[in-house]
Amino acid sequence: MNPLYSTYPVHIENSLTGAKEQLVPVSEGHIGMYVCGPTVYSDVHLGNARTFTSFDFIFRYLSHLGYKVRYVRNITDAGHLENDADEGEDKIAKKARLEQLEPMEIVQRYTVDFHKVMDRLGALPPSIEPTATGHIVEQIEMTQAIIDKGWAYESNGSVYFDVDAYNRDGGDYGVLSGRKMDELQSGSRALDGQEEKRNPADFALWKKASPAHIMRWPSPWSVGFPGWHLECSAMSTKYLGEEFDIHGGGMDLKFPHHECEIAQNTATSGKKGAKYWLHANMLTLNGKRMSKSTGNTILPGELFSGNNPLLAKGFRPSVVRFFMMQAHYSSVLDFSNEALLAAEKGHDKLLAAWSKLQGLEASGSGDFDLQAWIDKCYQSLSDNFNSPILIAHLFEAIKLINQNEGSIALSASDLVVFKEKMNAFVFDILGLQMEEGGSAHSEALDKAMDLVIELRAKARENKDWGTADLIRDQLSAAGIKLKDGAEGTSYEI
RNA sequence: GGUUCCGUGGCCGAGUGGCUAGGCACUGGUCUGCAAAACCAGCUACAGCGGUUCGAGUCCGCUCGGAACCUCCA
Repeated sequence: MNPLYSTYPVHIENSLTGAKEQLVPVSEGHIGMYVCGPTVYSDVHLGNARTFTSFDFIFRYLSHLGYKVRYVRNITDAGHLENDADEGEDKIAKKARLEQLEPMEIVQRYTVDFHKVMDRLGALPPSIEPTATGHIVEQIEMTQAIIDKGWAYESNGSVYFDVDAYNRDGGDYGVLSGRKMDELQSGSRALDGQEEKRNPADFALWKKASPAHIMRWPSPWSVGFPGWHLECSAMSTKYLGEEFDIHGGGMDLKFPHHECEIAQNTATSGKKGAKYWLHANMLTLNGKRMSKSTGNTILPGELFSGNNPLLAKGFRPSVVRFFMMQAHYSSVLDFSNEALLAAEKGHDKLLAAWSKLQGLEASGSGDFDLQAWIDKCYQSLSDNFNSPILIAHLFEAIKLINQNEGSIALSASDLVVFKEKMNAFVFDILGLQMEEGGSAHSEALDKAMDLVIELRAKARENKDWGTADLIRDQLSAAGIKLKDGAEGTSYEI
């Protein structure tokens, strides 16, 4: 049997070319994907979570298609400098100083937090999650290699990438972001430390540590620390090779981070790293991007608990994920309480239908064209990972599920396939989850509920509406919804 | 100022020139003791102004409004 990826070839919008292209892996049947991970110096906010959720969805889909995916997502644990000056402070080091902790305690705390949040959001762990501090040697080697090519220079113990020299020799710094060198220079600010650079557009590969800088390593040039952009080049090369398939990250990393990565990769190997560059768009709050530095943020924990003035109530992680999946990864998504409430209803409707489906019997064939529906679902996903379109198709299927009580207008063999595909789309690919902590109703609860439902049915028979409504209302207050159907009453938590 | 992008019905949000995206909300109906759920039906938009085309939400130009990036940030 052909793998699914050959039946439904994937097309992706490549930021590098600005075009939608068919995904043709470097190595048939395998995908190498690198995603720029978080800098672990504070709680991951919802905007961060959106990016990683988007790429988790892409990872899940590619895996589902039958690709063997190696998904590398780094942890940046050598904080970037807060500004370009020599006195600039490393974010992690700063936090460590403020909280009187070791930098690695900061890193550990927020790495754990990040993993917890992503786990609750249903994100699978990446195949490899390398850290910047674990790859100092590789970064030093890469820096040396670029110096050897003549596209980097040492200045006062620091090493800078020489953008002019690189471009003079045929480099194309600016390909990704469409920036022109003269514009970059004119727009650049005058900063302390700039005098070390030959050109304001040059960026650091290695920085000499100031006496106050805690995180430091020896190198051929100085005791210092690697530059802002080098870790991703070094680690993606190490684990995925000089040329791999997909490189992802947030839109805000496009320039300068990814631009610099491409330059570093090209300078080292002659290759740009990834063939396809994907950028997940921002999650905005009140029309502005979420940002740690401006404080315009909502933390995932607050969203789950409802403990934030902007929220009327808490939302389950799976609802939050559904909310994100209803928008395309490449579009800006604006966060609001109302949008979450709407998503919650849709999410619950979808999962309720899935639950109902489990108990349905095939009642022969109807006019639902199952294969056509399956094709549409895959085609939407293979068309640049269009989750909103997939969800639209899923709601068509919900109508089919809810059309009848107890049975569904599909043949027995189609029903098996339909269940399998619904399962794949809803859980394996979109990554939604049934209630946290014991999804299935326990047998004991089922029996107890059967009893309660029977008692209420008796009361209703006797037209004892007071008792019947008391049962319904009390259960509802306890979070259990009764649904009276033509063929009896069912319940939902 | 430069680069990139967006502006879709009450709200969210897809739409890669040619038939109804979808969700939420709302209205009417079916069902129900009442309700909820579900189903059926209705609500049919593309910021404005020009242009290209047999035909434009979709292409081009201008205007207005908004966002991201140009400085660490997903």
